[in-house]
Amino acid sequence: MNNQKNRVACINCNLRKLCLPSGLGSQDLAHIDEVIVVRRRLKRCETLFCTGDDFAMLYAIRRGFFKTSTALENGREQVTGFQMPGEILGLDGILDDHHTCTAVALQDAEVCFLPLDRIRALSPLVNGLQHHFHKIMSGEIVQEQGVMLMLGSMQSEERLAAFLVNLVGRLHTRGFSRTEVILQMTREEIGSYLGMKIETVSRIFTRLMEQGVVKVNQRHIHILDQVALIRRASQFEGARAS
Amino acid sequence: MNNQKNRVACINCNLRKLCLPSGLGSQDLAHIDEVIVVRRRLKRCETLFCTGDDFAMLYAIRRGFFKTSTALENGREQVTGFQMPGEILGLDGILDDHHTCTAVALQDAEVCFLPLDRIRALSPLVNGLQHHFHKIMSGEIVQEQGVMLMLGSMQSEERLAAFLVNLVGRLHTRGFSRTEVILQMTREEIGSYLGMKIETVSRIFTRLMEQGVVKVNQRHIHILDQVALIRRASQFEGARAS
DNA sequence: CGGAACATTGAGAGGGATCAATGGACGTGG
DNA sequence: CCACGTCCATTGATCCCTCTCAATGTTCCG
Repeated sequence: MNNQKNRVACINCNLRKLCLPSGLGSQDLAHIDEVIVVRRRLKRCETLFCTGDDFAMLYAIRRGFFKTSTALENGREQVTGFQMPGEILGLDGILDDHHTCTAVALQDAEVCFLPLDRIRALSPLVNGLQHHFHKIMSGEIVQEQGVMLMLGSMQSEERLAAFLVNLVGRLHTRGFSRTEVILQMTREEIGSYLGMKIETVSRIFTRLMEQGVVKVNQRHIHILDQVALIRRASQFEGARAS
Repeated sequence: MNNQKNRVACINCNLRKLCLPSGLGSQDLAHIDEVIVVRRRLKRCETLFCTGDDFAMLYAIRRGFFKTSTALENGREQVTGFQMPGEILGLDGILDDHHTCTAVALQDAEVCFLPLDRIRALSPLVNGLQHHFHKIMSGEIVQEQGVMLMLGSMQSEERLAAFLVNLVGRLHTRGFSRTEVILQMTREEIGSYLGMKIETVSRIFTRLMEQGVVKVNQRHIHILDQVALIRRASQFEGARAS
């Protein structure tokens, strides 16, 4: 059934430690390939799925950044997350077989299609697959709780700092620098995600730069003082010190 | 193994349509009972599990309200959710076998213990169990996305209205009034959940009362104008939990 | 070159936070 | 049954963080 041309087997994929096969033995790794039916390339700005779409399957990101967003009635959109290679998209659609958010590629991307029924069918056969799939969903829940925390109890500077810390952390797991990031999203998307306006995002980047914490050049962020950034991200200790 | 004294079989539980057994046939309903190892009663303010606790199992609420909260470094706490009978607690612990939040009973309560490995073991045997379990986790993700939306893009009045709409909606599903609520949480807990201060919560209750939308008497809320309330919460249609 | 998309910066306004005081509700003990 | 303390909620006055409105700057590209 492995019928795709441009296929790279999970076992040869450099993301296997982060993605669905995480934690599987090499024997099971061979089986897990059967979960993937197709791999698809997307151009920048292309939509993977849309709010309201029938839920067909899950998607593992193999290359490229994504954003998910939900549309508000008045036309505005709120970004609910940024996803990177190795992460799974579409978990929201399981609830009632319709997607509740829209996933858009922020750069040219490539995703593996993972029909949920195949994951289910393979679960009894592949040791640890079910467990790991549950972990992926649980991780999504925990991650979102972190965002709720951020939105509910932090000020703008802390949110942006926390956002950067989270971003470089995830990138570092994928072998990238801990101090250099090239943002794949606009200021507006960052603001939407963090619950603040684009002007505020911009001002806080400027402020962090003035304080020598980061160096900002358009989308290119250089973290000069990692400790200071983390301190700003972990709640206001002396924020209002009189 | 159904060894508890004060057991009510799932098949006789009035919450079965909302809880884990949702959607199962009567034949499978008998089996699902094997998932439950214990049922435990908790007093008001008692803790079910704590941030950092080893993840042991999931918990289905049979009676009573709960709140979940995460502690911030500086000692404050942020409420991440309010749970009612039929809902499942503990899904956050699956990720790395430790709970990331604390669950506390807001009133005298009763929970069914659901070891995850039993759910897994039963999954291949009980038709639809695995699917429904996935739906429960997906529902948690969708619910939290709704909260993110609320925190990120709504003002205080909208948030409180959305909170009330969500609450009465879930209560209505459980057979309660659509217009009368007795809040089980303090203004402070509401504020923590909605990302606002207790004074603001209070002021907005007053404002909604002045506008004739609700009648507020301590914890007792009477919704006078449901349409007006929903209109104030309009950006928050979704997130109607199970 | 000129337009579009994106980002920065400034001035002013407003929503919610903070600080502070008062008002109930409830339980305990005299 | 009342006095009293505690917990919780309400209300007012003031401050400040972030939004809004507006103008300018920068990059990219046809």
